[in-house]
Amino acid sequence: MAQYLGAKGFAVELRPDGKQGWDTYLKGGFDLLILDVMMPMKDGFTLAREIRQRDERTPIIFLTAKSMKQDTIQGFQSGADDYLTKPFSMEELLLRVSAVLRRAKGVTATKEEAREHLLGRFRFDVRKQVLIIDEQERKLTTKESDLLRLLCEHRNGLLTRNEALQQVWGDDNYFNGRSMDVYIAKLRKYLKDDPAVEVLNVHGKGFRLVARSEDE
Amino acid sequence: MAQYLGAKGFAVELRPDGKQGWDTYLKGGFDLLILDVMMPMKDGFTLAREIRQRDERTPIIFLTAKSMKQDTIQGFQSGADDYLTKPFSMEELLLRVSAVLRRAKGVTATKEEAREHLLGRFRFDVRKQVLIIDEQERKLTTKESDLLRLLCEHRNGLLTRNEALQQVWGDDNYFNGRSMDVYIAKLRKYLKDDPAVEVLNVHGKGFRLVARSEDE
DNA sequence: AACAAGCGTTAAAGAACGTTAAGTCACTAG
DNA sequence: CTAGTGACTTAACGTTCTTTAACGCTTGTT
Repeated sequence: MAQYLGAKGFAVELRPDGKQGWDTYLKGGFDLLILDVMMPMKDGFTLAREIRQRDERTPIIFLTAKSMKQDTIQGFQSGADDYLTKPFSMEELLLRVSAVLRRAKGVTATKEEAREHLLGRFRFDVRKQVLIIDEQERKLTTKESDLLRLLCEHRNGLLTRNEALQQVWGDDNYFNGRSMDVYIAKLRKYLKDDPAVEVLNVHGKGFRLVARSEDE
Repeated sequence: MAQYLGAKGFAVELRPDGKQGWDTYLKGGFDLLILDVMMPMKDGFTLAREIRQRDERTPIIFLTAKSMKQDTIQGFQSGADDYLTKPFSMEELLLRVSAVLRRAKGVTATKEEAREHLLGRFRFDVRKQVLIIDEQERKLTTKESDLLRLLCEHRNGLLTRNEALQQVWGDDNYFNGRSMDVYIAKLRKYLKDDPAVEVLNVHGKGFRLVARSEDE
């Protein structure tokens, strides 16, 4: 499945059990989750319920061998968006994945402008300018929030010093550059509650926000 | 076997026992390992386990005369990707080799850009910019890492002075050239923990990264 | 052999970044 | 009207990364 979806142009991460799946989910940045119901360490339903506690949006598709109605209902109650009963064809998989993604995209685009970023154990609400971890909310200032948003939008990639200064400060002179460094330090202080999330510097270029899964 | 695979276009290195196999493996740069289970000095299972301790990726195929289930299981537990029971035809060998390589390539290509180079006793993680030897991690700067990556990509071949300067510095003027020489010196200092790994100069042309096995 | 160019290496200088603290400004409560 | 508060900037100092300088050695050429 991973290979097939990869060949179809999706960026896929495959994990062998529910526990590792959760760890990898925590690093954030996923558009869709496909969970097997029968998994070692932690079953798919339990995992889905845990995910839905901190994240209502990311779509989930279940893979299930049991075709019994009871289980299906239980699955959708834990917040699934679709499910596939084994055995299924790759074409069917692709169809459902595409459908769910199309639906999800539509929802986030129209429902509200409410962009929200999942970053390790953090949840960053762009509109409300708050950073949440473990039920604990931290209000961000406008500049803190704008800078963090830009970092999130360039997650794993490079946020150019110049781009950040233009977007947030409107001018990239020396002093604004130093000011930004101060804000980077602030964000690092906030984000250090989850060691898996880091803001890295690329000397002479800019900054990189990365979130690695726990086991890396 | 070595001759056959060589004729089929593979670059093969053949070693007479497990100990020499390990030494040669250490010089790095292999896409696939084929291990005989019954070998003098060090058997295939033991060797595979030692290899898997420092390298999860490189595929391993076992050759075994014993067709007993017990041994097969033990083999896969030490991290084998496939196995061949003697006697077997050359066609069958080629089939399995091709299959394993295709699979491995797929994984490394889709999983993430996470390139990693094995260099003698070193492990060089390109994405994380770290050079690891004996559980000891050394963080590299961007320039150090970029230069070492280029050297790895031209392993045993020639990395042109000009290409390196264009790729890492973006301009090949005199001073950048001198700067690169300083970085070559730094890399040599880091790499001297394993005398089998060397950065050689080709006068007037560029540099060559080589890793020879211990006994060469 | 003599010379120039290329390279090896170390040290110093310079630029970029990390962090803390003090300073400025606007806004608000009393 | 003034003291206080919060957001942002500037200053200051330390650290890290990169470049430049300097000097000696090696290689290739005449």
